[in-house]
Amino acid sequence: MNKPDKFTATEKLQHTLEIRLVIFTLKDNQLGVFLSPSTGPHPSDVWEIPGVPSNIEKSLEETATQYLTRTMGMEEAYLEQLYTYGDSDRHPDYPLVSVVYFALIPADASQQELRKRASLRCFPVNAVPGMVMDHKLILDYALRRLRYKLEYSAVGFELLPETFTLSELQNTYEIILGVNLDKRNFRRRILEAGIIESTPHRRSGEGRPAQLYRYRPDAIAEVKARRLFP
Amino acid sequence: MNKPDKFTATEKLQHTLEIRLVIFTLKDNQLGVFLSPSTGPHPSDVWEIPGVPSNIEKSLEETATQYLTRTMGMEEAYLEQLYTYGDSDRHPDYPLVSVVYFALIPADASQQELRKRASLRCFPVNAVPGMVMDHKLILDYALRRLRYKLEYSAVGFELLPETFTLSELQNTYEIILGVNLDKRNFRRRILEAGIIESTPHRRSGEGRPAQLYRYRPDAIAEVKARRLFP
DNA sequence: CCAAAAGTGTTCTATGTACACCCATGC
DNA sequence: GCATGGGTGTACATAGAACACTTTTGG
Repeated sequence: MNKPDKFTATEKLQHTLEIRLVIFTLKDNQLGVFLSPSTGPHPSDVWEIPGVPSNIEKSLEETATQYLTRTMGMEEAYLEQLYTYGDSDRHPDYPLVSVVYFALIPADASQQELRKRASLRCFPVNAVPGMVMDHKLILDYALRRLRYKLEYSAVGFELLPETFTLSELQNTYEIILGVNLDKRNFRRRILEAGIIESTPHRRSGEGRPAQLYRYRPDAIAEVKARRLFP
Repeated sequence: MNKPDKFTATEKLQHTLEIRLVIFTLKDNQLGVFLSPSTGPHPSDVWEIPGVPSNIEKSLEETATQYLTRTMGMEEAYLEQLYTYGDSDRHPDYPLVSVVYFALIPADASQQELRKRASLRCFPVNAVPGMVMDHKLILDYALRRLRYKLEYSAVGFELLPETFTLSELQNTYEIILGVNLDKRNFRRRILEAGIIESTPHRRSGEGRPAQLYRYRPDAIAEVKARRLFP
């Protein structure tokens, strides 16, 4: 992505336009983000938020979706536009506009071979390596938005497999928000919000088996203007 | 803005990039939005959200700010990025990416001559004329965001002159939100939020003179995650 | 029978909502 | 002195927060 010669082909008549994706997932009971090694002339351990040049044949969102499919094998992941970065001094060599999306990938769903081919690596969000340009700021902003979004809407289950236990869901919220939530209050509110429903199955393991839940496809995507957590 | 020949100069190697501004103001006790007549080959009474091509010398936000200064005479108006529209079928002739901002202009502040030069006209938001492409959808979204933002943060006074009475501020909220608010509750909450402070001046008119307030420049811009209204 | 995780209600506190009258000024 | 908008407090309802024990399974 940092190849000036490729991107300045238009002789600086216009901004260079690219799409970047902040891809979050759960990894080892932590919130993780996928990064790709920087291709520019940097000291070795510099990473960047993965992305692609804009494709004139496709809409911005199509390009983002297809990138997700190609690198994660996801057909239907949560995807939302984050912000468009267009400061003139972002890139040292040419004016660069980055339309940034953020995506949520279920915990078990990222397909190893695809990720490897795109040389993406998953880092815990509170232990990311050095990053190019303003990418650390972009990541920080994406995190804020994810946390904010989690409080007011109900995107938590987008990071979980199709069915999940309430404890797993609560864990997800706790990991992202970085706080402990009360079990009884959590259950009551998430159930009253009506966005998940129980399935006939249960999960066995250590301790008492847990009821499995799934997202209600008919539920409204955004719980309107009402804070869920904390 | 709808001159294909001008925008396809790069021979379709890239998307065409433009900045649009949804400029809100108060007019005749209604929420108004500035529109410009469509320059394209349309039947006469079609309008559009005003904008400019991206300028490679400037950041996106600089371009937006300068457009505001040029057309409204505003040095410091509220400006916020709304969304970046990049569907492939937006424009019939070429792929067009619009980075859209929304702006709030104080009631008395728009300078007639400048507006006229840019041929901008102010329409009440619930009586806008026909608009090109997806501009009506963009406007609707901007309105939703403005209302949402008003509930959780405190941008209301951006639509008022530097000093204002509490009744004027309440009026502004009622106009935008489209609901009536309780006077006592409104006053209590807006004052407890600590975003405005009284000035030594009062305004005379019909009835008892009213205390004038102003925005506290040192107040945090966003009242964090706490709903103010309704 | 013990360890480990699932599941379940009630009390208290804070926040939001509804509501009606007196005050200061200009004419 | 009266019309006009400015200004003020309290009681009630609702939502959120804090809190501990019983249940079901596997080993």
